[in-house]
Amino acid sequence: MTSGSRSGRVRMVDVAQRAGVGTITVSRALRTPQQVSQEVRDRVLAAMEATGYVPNLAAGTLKSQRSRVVAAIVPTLRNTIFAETVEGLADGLREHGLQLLIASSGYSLEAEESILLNLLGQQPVAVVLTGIAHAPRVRSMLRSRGLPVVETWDLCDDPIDRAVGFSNLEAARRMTLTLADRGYRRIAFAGAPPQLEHRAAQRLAGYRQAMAELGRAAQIITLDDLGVTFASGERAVGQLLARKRPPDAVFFVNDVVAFGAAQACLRLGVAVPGQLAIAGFGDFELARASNPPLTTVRIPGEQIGRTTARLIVERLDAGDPPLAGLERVVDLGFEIISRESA
Amino acid sequence: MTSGSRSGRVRMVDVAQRAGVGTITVSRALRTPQQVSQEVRDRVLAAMEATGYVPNLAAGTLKSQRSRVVAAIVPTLRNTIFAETVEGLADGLREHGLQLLIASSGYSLEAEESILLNLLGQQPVAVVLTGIAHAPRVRSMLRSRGLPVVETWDLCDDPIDRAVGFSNLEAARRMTLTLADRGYRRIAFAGAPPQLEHRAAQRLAGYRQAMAELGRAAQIITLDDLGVTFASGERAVGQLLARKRPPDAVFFVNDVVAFGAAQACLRLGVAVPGQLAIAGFGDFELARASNPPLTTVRIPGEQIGRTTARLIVERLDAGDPPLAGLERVVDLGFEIISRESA
DNA sequence: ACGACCCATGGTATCGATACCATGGGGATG
DNA sequence: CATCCCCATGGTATCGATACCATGGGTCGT
Repeated sequence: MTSGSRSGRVRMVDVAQRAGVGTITVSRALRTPQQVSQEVRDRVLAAMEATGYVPNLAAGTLKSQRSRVVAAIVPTLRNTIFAETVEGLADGLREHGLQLLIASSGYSLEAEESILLNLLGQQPVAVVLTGIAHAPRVRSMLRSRGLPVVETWDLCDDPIDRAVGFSNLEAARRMTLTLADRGYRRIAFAGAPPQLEHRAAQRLAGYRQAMAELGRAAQIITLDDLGVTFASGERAVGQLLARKRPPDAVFFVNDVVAFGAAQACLRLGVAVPGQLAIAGFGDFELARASNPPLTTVRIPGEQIGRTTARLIVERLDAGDPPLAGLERVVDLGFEIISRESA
Repeated sequence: MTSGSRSGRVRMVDVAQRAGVGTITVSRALRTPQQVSQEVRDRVLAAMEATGYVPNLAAGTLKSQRSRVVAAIVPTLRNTIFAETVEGLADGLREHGLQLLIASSGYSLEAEESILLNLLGQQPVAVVLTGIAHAPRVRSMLRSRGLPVVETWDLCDDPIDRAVGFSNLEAARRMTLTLADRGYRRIAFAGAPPQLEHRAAQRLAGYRQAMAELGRAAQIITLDDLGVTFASGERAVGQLLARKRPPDAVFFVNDVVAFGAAQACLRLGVAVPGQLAIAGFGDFELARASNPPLTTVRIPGEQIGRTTARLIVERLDAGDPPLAGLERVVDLGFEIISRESA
């Protein structure tokens, strides 16, 4: 059991001695197996097995200036949709031996910046951010490092490096127009205060733009928090119905709130969509389970993660191919899902 | 050429030169500020600021044999409840400058083992696992390393190191007894095939135990998947009602399935709890939003995360205090939440 | 059959922060 | 006023894997 190491920790030298080879050969057996003959490789693997060797990646990272870690910052994991993206990302990365170092910013840009500073210390090979709104120094810091960076969930003309997502604005615009097509006259939008989250603000902007195109007056309900709870949907319905001239359709900033609103309508005996049509955003599983099922916008949460992983892996494999402007942005699109609620 | 950045990367020496101090002082200004005089510390911080210095943690980890990373493995992040634990954990750790390296195993013990091997390479200061069922080598590998390990979500008499959670068995037992107290005669349990997940299996066992205590026959419905979808709840209701002598209460393995079942009842015109009482497990936000709201078991998801973080931090601060058997297990308990569905 | 080339493998310096030990100066104490 | 102690700070070796370069044996080409 106890071979070689006085400190109890097994090092590469210990494995090398046991296999009767040099340390570099052990290293190669792990990192570039095709450079090592079958026979020696087997012997090395057997020695690793026997000693219970676990490579010290800190040492490898230090020397090679290349870790096996990707850093990601999300606003929160509590929101299923980000969790899906993260899972997709983690899966895609793991297939290539990369690991995910994750942190959540709680929707705060300052937090994002300070977290990023900490994460960068781990020498990640790539950084994944959520959204395209960042503290001013984040952009310059990442650009000057020359790291692969992927901004997710939102598109913009000039990403830090690359962006994967869809247009929140366009999606909201299309949903609004779709509601208008269906004959709803007074279409309201319910969302959180727009300064709180860029993506939510984009949705509001899309709604506004559509209403302007239609030549109608926008009608906006501001939720009292980030709008990710059922309760705020319920309160929104209360506010709506108290108005002198209530809307005949409401487009909610996400499915969770929309679901809460639909449940409230059910309890209050408000006919959906008869008296009040409801549309959501996200196509969470909730949307299908709602009563009535929600008309909503399907967004490619997991695919954003997988695509991000693919971009990173390609980029690492290929060295650093410089890309022209538009190639740097991947638009995964969205889909309007029509169900009974609107 | 000796000064500044030939490679573009700022190192500790660069900061030290600029501040007119030795490298070790820069190191101390970061890690143990109380060892550095106010004046020098300010000068060092200013130099770090001016140069945009980001410490290379790989180097620090290598030399000090102590990283700032905690590795965690969860079955999935898609399940809100694990996501909450992870958030609680990440928050608690960040307050102490620790970061979370996360991976999901997809409920597979073999995957857990191989992922753990990769994670250990990053020299984490602690490891967090979900559950107490692990591949055989996981236990020995972690024990021999002498790392702080916290197993979450489940308790056992002899954890690898420490365990934080509650008794799934006891919680399910109590819920079953509660249903019996309320006068339900034929109480069924609906869950995934028990071999798929240990925690689910524990809940089933708790149900069985309660039924045995009551001298009643267990009635079990096996869901066709892991039971985390609305659809499987719907199917379960279908199966139940097709029985010759259907139960008057069903205890679902989690709130998501229970919610799906409640929605199905609503559509089918089955009175809840009149014709069929429904109980869930988890007290997700869904439970409150359900129609009718679900009677369920509240489990301390986020608190598990925060407590785990606290244990790890204490452990690291205190060196390695050896603990007696029972102290190693933290039971955070659970709570039966009575709502209208049962 | 001979030389060139390539593949497998090894020796050694090195990545950058920190532990260990040493040193000088200022304040406290008798 | 002198001695001792402690606090702030610096020099240097070191953590363990990998890059760079070197070497020897085998294969292929002509």
